[in-house]
Amino acid sequence: MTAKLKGTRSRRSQGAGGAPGSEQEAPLSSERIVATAVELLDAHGVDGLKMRQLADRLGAGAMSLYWYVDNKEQVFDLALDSVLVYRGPPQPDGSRDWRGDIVHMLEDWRTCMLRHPWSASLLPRRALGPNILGRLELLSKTLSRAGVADADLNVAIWSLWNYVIGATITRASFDVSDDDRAAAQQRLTDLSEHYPTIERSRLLLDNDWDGAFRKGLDFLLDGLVPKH
Amino acid sequence: MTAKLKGTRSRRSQGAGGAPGSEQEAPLSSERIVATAVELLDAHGVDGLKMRQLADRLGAGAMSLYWYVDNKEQVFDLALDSVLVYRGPPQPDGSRDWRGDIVHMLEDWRTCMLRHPWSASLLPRRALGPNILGRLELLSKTLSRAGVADADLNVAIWSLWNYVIGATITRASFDVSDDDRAAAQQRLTDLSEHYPTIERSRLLLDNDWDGAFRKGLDFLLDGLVPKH
DNA sequence: ACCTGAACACCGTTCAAGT
DNA sequence: ACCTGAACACCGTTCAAGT
Repeated sequence: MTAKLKGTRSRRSQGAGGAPGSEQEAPLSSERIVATAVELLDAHGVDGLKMRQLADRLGAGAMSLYWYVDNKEQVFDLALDSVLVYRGPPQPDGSRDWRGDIVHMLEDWRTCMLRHPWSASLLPRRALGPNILGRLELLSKTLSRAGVADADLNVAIWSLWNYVIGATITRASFDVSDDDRAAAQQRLTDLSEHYPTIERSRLLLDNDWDGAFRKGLDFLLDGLVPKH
Repeated sequence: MTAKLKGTRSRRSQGAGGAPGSEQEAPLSSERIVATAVELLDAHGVDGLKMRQLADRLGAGAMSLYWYVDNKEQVFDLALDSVLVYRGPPQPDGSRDWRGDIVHMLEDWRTCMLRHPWSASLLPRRALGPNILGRLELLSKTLSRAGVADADLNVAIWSLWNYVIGATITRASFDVSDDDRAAAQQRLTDLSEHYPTIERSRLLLDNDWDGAFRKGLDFLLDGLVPKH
């Protein structure tokens, strides 16, 4: 899972002292830039991506990237969409379980974004790339087959979008800092005379995010999709 | 509503050419800094807030702010919470209409954030301030009175949080750029063979955000809050 | 206690130049 | 066509110094 893909790239620089010319770095390309950007974003977050560092990691001069990319914003766009590929539901066309397909699509979407905690908060801010558009197209088609009227389709999609995005952004932010979360709950305890209810329920602590996500999603779908 | 509070601050600088000493600027204070930060954030967005410009607007030297504020992050925290004050439901204690109270609280919360489009996307990333905690406390208490069991309270709150945050962030982002949105839908039309369903329903255009928000919220509450 | 300018350490991007 | 270093225009923040 977390193993480095050492084998796939044939010749990495083997040390600092190799003879010049013997270090065969793969040539720069849009794909390599995006892949490395994702690595850096995973490691350091949105604010931690620096163009210079990105170029450095690619073994290139600081300004070489601008041949392949207009600016930093485009790096974000490409990295974001690259992370959102979807391979479709388990049984591409054979399934009659619309509800199951929809849940699968939305949970997969959420999982993708949680693997790259910077992605969820970026998604609403940027132009929609082909991968997320593909997801929306498939979601739309499936909702339609499930019996949602054309007039209700946009409402249904946006309700689900809102829920998934909100859940994932929140989950990702809270996940970043375990200590911060504990500190927040502690601060709450100190102020327990002001916030007795949420202090007592330990709102900021040990919450079952996955279960809560699934439960709220079920309620939404109950309302949005008519019973056959 | 949007009138400047001209009367409250007694002496503003009256022009550029006054004798030195005659221009009585209100003294620097945490409150003034936060209020001006909100103005700048409203005008230029999250990325548009610069410490120098903020100081400038306050008629202070660039570094004076740091006497009142640790760093820029704290400016964000204070500005964010300052925007989230809540005055409570229409009838503070007399109401028996739990459902109505909850809807009121959540719609007011959303409205507050939409008045300051930068706030929604900031909220999940920052520590929770007193005002948002107060809102959560009140929401929690009301849900509890409405019959939500203690064991289900956190799930209910987080489901609603997720939905409101997701809806508001999305709405705020799409609202920023009318042209971008049209351009996006146009791009979709160009690719209509790839995304026929969402192209046909004009997903990226003329959507009834307020109505969609309300409808999805109702479905969520139907599921979360037991009937009477 | 409160405020300041000069200076430092960045970071995205332009540009003119190299191969 | 592809890559580069020097340079510019920022921006947050430290610091030593002023009142």
